[in-house]
Amino acid sequence: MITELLAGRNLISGPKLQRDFYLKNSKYLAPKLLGKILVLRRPQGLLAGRIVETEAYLGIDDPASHSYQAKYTPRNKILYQTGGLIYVYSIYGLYFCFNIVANKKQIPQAVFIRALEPLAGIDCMRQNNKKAKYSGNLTNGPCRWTKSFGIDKSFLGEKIYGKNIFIINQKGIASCNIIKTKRIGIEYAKEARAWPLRFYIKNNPFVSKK
DNA sequence: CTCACGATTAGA
DNA sequence: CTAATCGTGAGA
Repeated sequence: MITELLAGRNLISGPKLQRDFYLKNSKYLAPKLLGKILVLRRPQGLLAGRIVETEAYLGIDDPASHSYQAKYTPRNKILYQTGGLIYVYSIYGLYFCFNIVANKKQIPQAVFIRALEPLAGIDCMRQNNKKAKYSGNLTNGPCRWTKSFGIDKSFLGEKIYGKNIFIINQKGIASCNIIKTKRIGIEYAKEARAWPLRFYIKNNPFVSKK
């Protein structure tokens, strides 16, 4: 199925990624999602951004993962479903973090979407995120882009291959242009602190600042 | 029921 | 550097 969208002056086109794409290991999937385009249709208009930074969370053996040691709670139970669903959770009582559930049913992995490069709907993003002083701060962090896109807990459990929110396939990023580092904000996670599970596009200005 | 805290951010 | 601000989940 081909999706074509006229977004301002940019023609965005490509096939919508279907469920099968997400049934992979999160460590494999996280770098594969770089360069792909996240699209959200809202009543106010179309929002779109290129994924430029991700992290993989590996599940029951990953001390940084919400599903570490097979923890199963009302908040994280969606992680145990078949890949391709959206896992949103609130943090600090202020923000929302957005993940895509990865892998097969009962393997509770996720890819955390940390930053986007805005492609369409920047005016709408500004409306949603009035405290962003510069347009460069609308999407360059995990809770910045969710604020700008109006992501909240109503997205929890939705399909990422749906009608109003989905990802458009694009050519993959060459491995020489993908930087790998340890993940951010998980200093509590023992040896997993140092695991190289954060991926971003080299030299992209919308990658979150350390 | 209580309470400590977080896959963050803006601002001093 | 710290405050903001509350859903969540572990424990009593």
